[in-house]
Amino acid sequence: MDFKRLAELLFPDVTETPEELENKYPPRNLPEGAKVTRFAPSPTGFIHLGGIYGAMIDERLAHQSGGVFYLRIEDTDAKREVEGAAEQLISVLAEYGLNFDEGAAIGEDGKITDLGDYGPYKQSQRGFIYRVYAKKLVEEGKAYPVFTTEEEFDELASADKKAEVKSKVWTDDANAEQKDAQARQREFTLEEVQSRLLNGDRFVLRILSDGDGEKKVRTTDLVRGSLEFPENDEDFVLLKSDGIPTYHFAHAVDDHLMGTSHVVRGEEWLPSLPKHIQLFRYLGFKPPKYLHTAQIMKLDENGNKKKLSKRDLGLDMTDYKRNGYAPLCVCEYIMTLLNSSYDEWRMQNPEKPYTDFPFTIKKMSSSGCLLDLPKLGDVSKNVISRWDADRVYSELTEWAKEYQKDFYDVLTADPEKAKAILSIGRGGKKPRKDIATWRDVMPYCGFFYNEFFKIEDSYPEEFDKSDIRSALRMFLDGYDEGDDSAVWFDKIKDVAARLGYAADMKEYRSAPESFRGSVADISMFIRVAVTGKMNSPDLYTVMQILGREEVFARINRMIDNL
RNA sequence: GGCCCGGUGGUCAAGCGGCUAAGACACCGCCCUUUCACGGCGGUAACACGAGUUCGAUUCUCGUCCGGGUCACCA
Repeated sequence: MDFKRLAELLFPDVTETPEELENKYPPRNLPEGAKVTRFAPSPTGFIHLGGIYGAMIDERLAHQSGGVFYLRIEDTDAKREVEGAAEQLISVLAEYGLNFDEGAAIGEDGKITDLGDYGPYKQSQRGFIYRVYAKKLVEEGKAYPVFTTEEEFDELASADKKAEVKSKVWTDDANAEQKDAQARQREFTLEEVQSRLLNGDRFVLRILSDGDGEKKVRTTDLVRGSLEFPENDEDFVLLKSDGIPTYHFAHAVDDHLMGTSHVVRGEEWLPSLPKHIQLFRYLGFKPPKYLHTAQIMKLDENGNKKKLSKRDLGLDMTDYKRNGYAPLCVCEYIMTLLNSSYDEWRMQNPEKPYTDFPFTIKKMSSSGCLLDLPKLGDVSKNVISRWDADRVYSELTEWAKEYQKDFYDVLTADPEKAKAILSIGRGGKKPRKDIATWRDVMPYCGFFYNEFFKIEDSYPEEFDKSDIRSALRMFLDGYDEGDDSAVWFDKIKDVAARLGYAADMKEYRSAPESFRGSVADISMFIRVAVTGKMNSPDLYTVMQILGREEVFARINRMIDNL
């Protein structure tokens, strides 16, 4: 077979050479040890937790080593592409503080543009590059075309195809048949190619595999160590019949030309590693270092771990946004998954940004982990407890504006009041940790606003209504907004004593039967009247923020309704 | 079914031939406390199973079992 001629027949338009391309995209001039990583999503839907997880590894690896972190859009599947998904992807990544040094970016006009010298960064725009290498492989007898008629193509492209593949029954016969088909496809003449081309038939370009399925290849994965696979003996597709490359081919060409040093991807790619090893060898490229990360799973109804799927809450990042999780909280949670020593570091370095944490590949786990929402909540509470009221206010209102408009309105009507509320128990060595998500804020402190105030808890039945009424009246009689908290509480103790309730808790505990109750009960009477709840933040502060008038109004209303 | 990856408490996980098998989350109890939250102290709870190597295996090897992934002109 005259491969040179075959290549000319297949790619008559390709005049550029691999050498010219290599010159156009020279190796990066980076200091020793600097890592080049990329986040390479396909714009087929919304970004999910696993995507953020992977992108964070990429980002840390690159920026911790003084390297480059870039974004490449893998839009090689026109059928599955979702309009606007790429733009969405970029803006979500930005929300999560994942900043790219180069790659696809949103331009002035709101459309995707390229930033950097190794573009285009959208694979759909790199056709001319892939074809150069495709032609080279054909010339060297390492790839060959397989033609299909229009009808066959339509069938292959049909919606049923995927379902058919999924339900495929894997028998020895089926496997043998596949091998036969491959052997037949390898047999063709130049004349056949010529006439097919003339006929306008389409072809896919397949690799001519030299692999032996009986032999093994060894390779190393940075998180899994030494790995062994059977050699690839499958003539997998390089170029689809629309001329667009498959993931495998694009991966090899792009990551080589763009100088990627470390490829981070999910472990679902592990089985195709032999293909990639072979392809890099065919192309004469030095393969990158690989990190195949464990999947984030969830528990299904049978108690088995399952890969997070599209429908699950906790996958789509818009779920997190809607439920009021701050991006930084999610990032810190992911850090705890990435390196379990993160928790400890965080406790010792409460003020530092998480990017100061010395992240290492070595400490990454190779087994899949379960998404643990309570843990996410705990991490979030800690993160937010470290913020000042201004920051809490601005992030909270930004969220509420979109998802809790009625709350947003009252919050922003009086920012100073809102910040005073959010300041309660904030700062100091032992800050309150009530807020895990922005959705938690309204139930926690909505009672400050008449729009949301209602009596949620009723008084326990063991207390006489007349006691409650008396206590409330006596409290109001003595109430002076100018009192400091000590004086304020002394007055409550006084009310307690006058009603036969213990003013001193120790005294009460030693002889509860000799009192009608305690000052704690009196406080509760007032608390329920003022906040509508048995539990609330510090009552004195609550009253200071509410103001004398409102305190009187609420307590009087309670007295009337008892 | 073939191939591959994984398997330490409910969860995330330290461990890398000898330990009373860390820690964090969750849960429970106590303390602090006018409630809640915070904080402090304590507790329940784990090396999937079976062989082998070894003086000694959570750790190394093999097998079994279980879980996951993958076998497209999808990534």
